[in-house]
Amino acid sequence: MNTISIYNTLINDKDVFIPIDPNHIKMYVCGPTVYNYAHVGNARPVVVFDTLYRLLKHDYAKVTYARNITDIDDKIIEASLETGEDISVITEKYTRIYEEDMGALNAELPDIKPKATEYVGEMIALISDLVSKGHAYESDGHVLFQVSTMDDYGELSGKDVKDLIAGARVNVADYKREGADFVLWKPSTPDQPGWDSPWGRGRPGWHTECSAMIKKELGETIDIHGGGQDLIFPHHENEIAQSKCSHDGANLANYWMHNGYLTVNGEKMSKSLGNFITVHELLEEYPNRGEAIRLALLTSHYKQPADFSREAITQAEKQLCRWYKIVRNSEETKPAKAVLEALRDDLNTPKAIMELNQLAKDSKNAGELKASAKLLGLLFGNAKNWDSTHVLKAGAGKFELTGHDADLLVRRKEAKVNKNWAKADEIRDDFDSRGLKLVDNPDGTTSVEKK
RNA sequence: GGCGCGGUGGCGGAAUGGCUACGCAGCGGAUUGCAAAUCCGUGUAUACCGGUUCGAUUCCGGUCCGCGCCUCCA
Repeated sequence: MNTISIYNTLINDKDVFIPIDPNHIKMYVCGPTVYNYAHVGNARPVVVFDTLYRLLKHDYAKVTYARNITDIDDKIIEASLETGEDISVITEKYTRIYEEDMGALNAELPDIKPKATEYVGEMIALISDLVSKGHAYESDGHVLFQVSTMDDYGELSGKDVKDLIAGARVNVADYKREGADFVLWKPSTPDQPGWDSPWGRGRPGWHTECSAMIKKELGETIDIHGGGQDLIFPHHENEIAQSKCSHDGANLANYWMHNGYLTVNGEKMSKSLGNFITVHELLEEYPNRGEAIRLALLTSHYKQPADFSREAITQAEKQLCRWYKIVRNSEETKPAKAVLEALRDDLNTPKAIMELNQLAKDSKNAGELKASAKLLGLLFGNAKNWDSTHVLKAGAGKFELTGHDADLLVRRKEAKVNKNWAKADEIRDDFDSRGLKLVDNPDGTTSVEKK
């Protein structure tokens, strides 16, 4: 059996992946809160875990991949108040856009896409259970998880509960017993969305949804739980607390994987810093180039921070053009062993890409190259869209050719037919001096591109 | 303050106790009237200072620098 190794945040080390049931792998990745567009940083885990999903499906008979949609959240309520649109209109719109944009990056849809609002009953049941077991308490219409009731709270993030309680923020809400306690349920005002509960009408206060949905759809303990590094604390720590305390200590997930940040000039890309670009915008800037964006995201190892740059996308685009040219008329065969081994080693995509380049050195490997690239979610599109001439055009601005220029092109063509090279070059130079580049295409036509 | 991550050639980015990928750019050559594309060739890189070692970029300690979490954020 081919083993996969995974860096597990739980033990801060790389570990051999041992599935609970080799016949059925279960993984869960934290999905979006749907109130606006996702940025490229949000796309990194999507692409990373999509690649893992493809590898797992290659290695195991059955894989169930779940990714939640958070469609109830204070940010959504705020967005609704701002735009005047109904909450469901907002969440449906951005769910659709999210799936389209991620689809453009060749990310497959997960098998299960649970929506928080469809699991409120399960969340209430979970919270009730935690209250009855003494891990949560009601206070002033809220239900809070009492962190000090859990011995190993902080096991994922390496934090010490005592520090968290002692180092309490300046403003500890007065309904909290201890500073580190977190809200499981909170009351809603009549104009806020809410559900009836044993504690009155309210809504989920924390992302109780992940724990509730995992239990219902996948079971108490799953194999892999993934997400961005910023979710380690408090989000995933709290998920673990909720689930473990409700399940008599059973692990929520055996392997926790976290991808590093996408940065901009070395700083984390984030909504609060405002230094982000949405996938939607990027796809408008690079039409039909989602695959290049995907490859750019995979050129660095998922745990490392990666700086966003358009240069990386352009470079990826060139790479894909070259590969597509080789693969164009080939049927995929089997993935190369070297590529599989790279991916099985904690998803070492940069090494896998290096191996793809090795395959690309000989056109005999075309079938293998195609099959191998498919594991990374690459090279199964239409090769016609990746003619190298398109690369030049992609970077060029749109403009209208004047009648004079069109006339010049006709005269250059005549000069070429007459083998009057001096005249042909003179016209080329004329265009060149105005920042325009002439490219003679193999079919005899000439393209004009802005430099 | 607590906890954590990282500094590899012009750029991106792997790997490794001795022989250090791969891509982009650059340079040289081939080829096509020219140009583009394509093909071949081409690299003076492991932040700094100590230690361990026959040998360290790799292991250990320290310094400097950058970043992150501790508050909603992939």
